[in-house]
Amino acid sequence: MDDTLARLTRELAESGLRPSYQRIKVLEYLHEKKGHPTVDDIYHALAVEIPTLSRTTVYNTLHSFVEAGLARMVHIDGAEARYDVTLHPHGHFQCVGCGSITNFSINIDVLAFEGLNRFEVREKDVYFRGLCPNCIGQQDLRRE
Amino acid sequence: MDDTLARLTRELAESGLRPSYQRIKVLEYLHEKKGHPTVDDIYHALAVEIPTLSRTTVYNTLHSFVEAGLARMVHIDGAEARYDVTLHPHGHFQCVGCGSITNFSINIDVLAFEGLNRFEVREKDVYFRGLCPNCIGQQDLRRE
DNA sequence: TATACTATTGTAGTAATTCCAATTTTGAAA
DNA sequence: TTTCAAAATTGGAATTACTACAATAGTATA
Repeated sequence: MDDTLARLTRELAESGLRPSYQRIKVLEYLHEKKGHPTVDDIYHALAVEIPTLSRTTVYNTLHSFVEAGLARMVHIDGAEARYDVTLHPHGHFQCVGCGSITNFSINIDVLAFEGLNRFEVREKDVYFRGLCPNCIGQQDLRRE
Repeated sequence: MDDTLARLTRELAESGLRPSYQRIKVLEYLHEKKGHPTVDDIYHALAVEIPTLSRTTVYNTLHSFVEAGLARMVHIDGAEARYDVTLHPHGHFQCVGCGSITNFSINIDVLAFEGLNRFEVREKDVYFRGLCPNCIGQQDLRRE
């Protein structure tokens, strides 16, 4: 998978970021794990390969990614921030049972809104909350 | 305004919450300040009237309100949680310049979404980010 | 190779929130 | 009204995500 390395390196360079080993690994992890990893997820996963890795580096790296438009920060609850490299517009669903986050397809741009005259809207986020199929199943079992 | 007191007391009772002095005051504050106060805002405002007030009580109270459906928690950024008693559906806009939060009118329920088959959606939140008119003005001034 | 810039690291600090045990208040029963 | 158990409040300690900062290491260019 030298292919991947080349692609990630190019992705960083095109965003004006030096392709350091740490940045490549963080970006690779974000692309592989399509989930919505937290800083801790990333840190623990990469610390195996990069024993000297510092948490601060993960924070710094993710901040650069967000600033460069390579990733988005997801604040769906009051807990840790999560990071997402899926850049086409989509919504986030969080299960109140297990906490898992699922992307879904929604086109927020077609929706009319009022009360923001003379405001400049730059980003739009849609967050849903509820129960995932798995947790609905758990609930049904408990009821019997 | 004994009227108000009676109304707040009833509101709490109907939600199954004992109308303690602290709870009435917190609920009153949330209704008066239509903004999106933080725990600290509420604590400092009420500590004048209730010198013994504890921060923990404000936290506990707000949690009960959210659980009872009297208020909603707003996590528009990674900073402090904010609380909102405007219960009809609406979106939240946060200015990246000054941090202020503005409600706006949007009907998220008419919007189609895909990828959540067999999920049970209970809550929908819409968060926008950008610049408020005031901060757009500031920016123009700086440019001259 | 020298130099200047940039990235990484680790520690210490901050701030929001939760935990928990003691105290106070409340509502209902005697 | 008095009594008593349950619920609410309090304050201090603990937790945790995140930031600040200074020292070190790495990298590109002349």
